[in-house]
Amino acid sequence: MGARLAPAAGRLGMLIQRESQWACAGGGAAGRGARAARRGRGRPAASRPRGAGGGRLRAGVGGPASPARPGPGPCPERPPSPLQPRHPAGRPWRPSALRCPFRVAGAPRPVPPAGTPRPRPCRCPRRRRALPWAAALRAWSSRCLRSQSRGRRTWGSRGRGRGREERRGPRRRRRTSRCQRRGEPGSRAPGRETPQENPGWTRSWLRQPSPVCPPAPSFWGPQLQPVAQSLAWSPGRRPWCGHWAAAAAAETGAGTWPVTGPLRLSLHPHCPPRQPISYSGNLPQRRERRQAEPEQSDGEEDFYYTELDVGMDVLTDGLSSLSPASPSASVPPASPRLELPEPRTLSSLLHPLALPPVPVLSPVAPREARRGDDACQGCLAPTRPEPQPTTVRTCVPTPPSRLGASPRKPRGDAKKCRKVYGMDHRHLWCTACRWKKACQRFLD
DNA sequence: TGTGCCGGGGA
DNA sequence: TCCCCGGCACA
Repeated sequence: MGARLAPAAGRLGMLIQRESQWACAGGGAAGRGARAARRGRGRPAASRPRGAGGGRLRAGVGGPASPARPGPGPCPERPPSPLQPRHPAGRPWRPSALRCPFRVAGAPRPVPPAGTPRPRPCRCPRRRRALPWAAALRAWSSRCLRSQSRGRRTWGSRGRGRGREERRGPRRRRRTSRCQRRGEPGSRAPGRETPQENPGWTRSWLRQPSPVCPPAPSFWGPQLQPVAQSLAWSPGRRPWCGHWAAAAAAETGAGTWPVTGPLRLSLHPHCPPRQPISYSGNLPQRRERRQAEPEQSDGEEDFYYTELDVGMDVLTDGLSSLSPASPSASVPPASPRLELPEPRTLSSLLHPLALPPVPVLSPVAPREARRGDDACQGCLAPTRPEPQPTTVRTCVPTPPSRLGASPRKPRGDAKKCRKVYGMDHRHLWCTACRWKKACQRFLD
């Protein structure tokens, strides 16, 4: 299984790397092309403007090797990952062609000097957590590229196309070494001592696995399973990820956080990529500060948990007060869905919650009030009952069946600006209605 | 036939 | 980005 996965993973890493290079070169034109293709009625390809790098042949692909493109050569040594096949027992470890997708078959392999200790793979869950397997492959491919081309200096390479993975290179590498230094299970560097071997370690709760963690889902790779096991939450706390949460849950006996995807928590603003956990620092103070500070809602928190401040009876009362013919029924109420959002895909995570904002008609309309002809829109519109803002903050995932079924939205029952104001008062329409777009005032 | 709005295009 | 409009789907 692993032996079959490794070549595919290598090729995938190469594809990801190339794609990211191209995206940096001609992302704008490519995006326009993709949007046009999505519409299905775009201009013919011959008439589309050819952006910088979007349509032309990429330099370095098929042509002479450019300086930025790595040529064939020895790949730097890299510890084998559990995704890749292990070498036969008894043979000295040497870098394999499978480990570097840019290594040309037939090129001489770099032979480490005899007696070189084989580096142990770092299975630190903190390192693996921030990287799902595809991103890990990409990061590793870019690492392989950089270190192959120019060595360590290339971490700080300039360029507009530098991605986040590239910018975080040194930090991540440092974290790796920290993991090895700390002596976590599986990430222990040879010769390092374990906490059991050294009783001078005081923060043992950081390194112990959480006793309340559920078994990891089976579809997670062997590297990501410790990640799932380290996710925990407790009521009233932020479900920040990693060992903090696991340790906090272990201390408070709290429940487990339902894991829906590896990226979900790694994108949290308080995750280690932005706020590296330093086990030797003042972690208890940090935790206390987190407990002390109120649950400030910065918007991003909504993606991680649902906060309910009202009971179901209040909700049902509010819903029953809406008559079926009431125009306010056109405004989608914040449906009290208690279940967590569905497992997110990578693309949905990169574009979180692309839902249109629920329009709340207020006398201070954001933009319409500034316009002279629309100055009284906010005065006329409140003749309709305004949707009462509730404290229910939910994630309302779009039903996938509606997305894939028809490209056109089914027409809602709500009256639009045209019907409400008529053609005579077209200046009272919302902007979208005037432009023959989807009405932004009376949403379905 | 009226309406909603998608997609394209010009400024 | 703003603005307009052709044209399609739907009630």
